[in-house]
Amino acid sequence: MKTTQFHIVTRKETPQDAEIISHQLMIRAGLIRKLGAGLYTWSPLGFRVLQKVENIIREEMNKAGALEMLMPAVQPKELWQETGRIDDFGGQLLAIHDRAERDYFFGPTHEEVITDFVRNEVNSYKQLPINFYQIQTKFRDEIRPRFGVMRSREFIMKDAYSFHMSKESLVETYEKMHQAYGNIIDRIGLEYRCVLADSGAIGGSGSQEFHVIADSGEDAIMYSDTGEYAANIEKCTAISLIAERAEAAQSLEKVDTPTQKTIEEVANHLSVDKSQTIKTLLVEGVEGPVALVVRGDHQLNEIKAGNLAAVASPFRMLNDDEIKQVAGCEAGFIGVKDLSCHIIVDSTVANMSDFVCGASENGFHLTGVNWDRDASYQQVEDLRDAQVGDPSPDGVGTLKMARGIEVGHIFQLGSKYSEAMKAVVLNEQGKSQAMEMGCYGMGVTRMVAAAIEQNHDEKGIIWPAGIAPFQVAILPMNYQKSERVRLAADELYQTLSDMGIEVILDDRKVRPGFMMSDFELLGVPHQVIIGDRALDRNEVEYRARIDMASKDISHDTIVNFLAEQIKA
RNA sequence: CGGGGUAUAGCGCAGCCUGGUAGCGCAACUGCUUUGGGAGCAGUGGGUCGGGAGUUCGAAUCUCUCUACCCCGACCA
Repeated sequence: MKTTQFHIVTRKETPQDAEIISHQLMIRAGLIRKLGAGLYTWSPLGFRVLQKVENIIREEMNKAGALEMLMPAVQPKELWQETGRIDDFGGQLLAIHDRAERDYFFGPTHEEVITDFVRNEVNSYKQLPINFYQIQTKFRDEIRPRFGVMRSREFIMKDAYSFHMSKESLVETYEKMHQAYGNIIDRIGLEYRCVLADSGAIGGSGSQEFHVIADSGEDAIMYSDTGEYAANIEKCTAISLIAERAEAAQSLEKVDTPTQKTIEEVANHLSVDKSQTIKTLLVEGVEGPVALVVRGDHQLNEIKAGNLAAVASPFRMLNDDEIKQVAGCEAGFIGVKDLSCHIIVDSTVANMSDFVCGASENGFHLTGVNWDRDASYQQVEDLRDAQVGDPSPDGVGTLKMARGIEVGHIFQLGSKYSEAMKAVVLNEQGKSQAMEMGCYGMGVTRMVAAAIEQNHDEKGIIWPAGIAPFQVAILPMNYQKSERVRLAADELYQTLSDMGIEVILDDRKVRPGFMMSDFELLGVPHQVIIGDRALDRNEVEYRARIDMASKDISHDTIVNFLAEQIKA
């Protein structure tokens, strides 16, 4: 490819509305352009990268035995009524209708469609197990799209769905997908971590996420410093930090805290550590309000809380009026003594003694509170976010934290969809049986952004070789005027092209500095600078984008040298 | 969805307060010079000032309204 026959439009200035580096660089390099909120056009240059990612995913999925297909992006509403997921997805569903006012959704995911396909196509255990996948455009009406294609509304996803006669068969395919996902991210060339995850609106029993490690990642992942354990903070088990409850040593006392509402203020005012306080949060329950209690210095984990049977879904905190009604005070003074609703305490809180809590009366707190003697609870659960320094839940090492970008998520769905949609097959005994199901998603467009988050420097993108839009850039100095340079550049271009190497020759009439800056921004891994100066010595200059170290290479051996570099 | 902000040339912005026929930088185009780190000079093209309504002799500017986009929040007890 020659630049004058391609489309390269770069910008020197960082776009104003781009916050994270991948978004900035994708705009500056001209990979994407914004059409509307959460909607992006992929330029020919960006699309080359996208296709590289797609093809790696396709190859590894095929290798793992999955079958590629294509489902419609637009789905009839009736399908979603069968599974009852319209509420789970809520506002994220883009509802559309046709001229006859029939209702549709633009597909955010395809469990319903594939299950409908399979219930009609698959009737016998002999056809199972089977694993289908597609690479397709999805739309999710995100509350707040941001960070360019990292969290856009329209995006490309690879989604796979497997069907089985047994749990064992499902686990087998799940493990295969687990392996395939690792292979894909390895081949793309990114550092990642696979972690335990909450299955959210997709549902099912077990799930794991694949996170590309990056400081800008939206997710916090917790992992053991010496062991194997790793989990999204949403899912990470937080164990009780107090092994056994100590005997009560203090007597119950009501103290003045006229303006102290937050844990910080109360702890300071009473000169106690925040870990000696508890906070009581009132949320909507299935039957009346529910109180959730965590230690003052801990964070309530809303995902864990929302998953509890007694807590309403979706998770919702009570508002000020409702709090007043239930606790008889403002939010800052809620306590557990004489609180007349279902009380669920975190496992650490259950073992606390002589603690501080609100007095359920504005302006007062209680000190020296002890369970059983002064107050009681109905249920003990893991309610809090795990913290850095907590013991790892598997008993090996302590927890550390990293930020991650979720690029993949795999689920063991079980029979949730097959039962809801009556996707059954006949087993060996001739009896009807609901299929076991797995599903496996991977964000294709997000992967490109994640790759840049992990591979860039102050000059621009540094593409991992596996997804670079071009492997080699030939940058001729004074291509227009120096015939010698032009011949050398054209010849090298032709030779590399004939070898099947993806090469771009910059034949624009631009000054050297402009050209070099452009290709540093674009991040082509191998760059060859051809100029009269070096040709005088029968040499050309080679630079690897990764470190920009420059090497003079004999003109006669440059082809072999490049072939070696690309192979390495 | 709640709060705040912005909307003027492809991009970034000024002009608006105090109404009078729209400007700067970058980018683009032409010519000359320059040619190993985002060149210089000269010239050129490009805008129904987000849409609609109103006030006025006259609206980018004042008023109303709609829309789009951005930011913050939706986690504190």
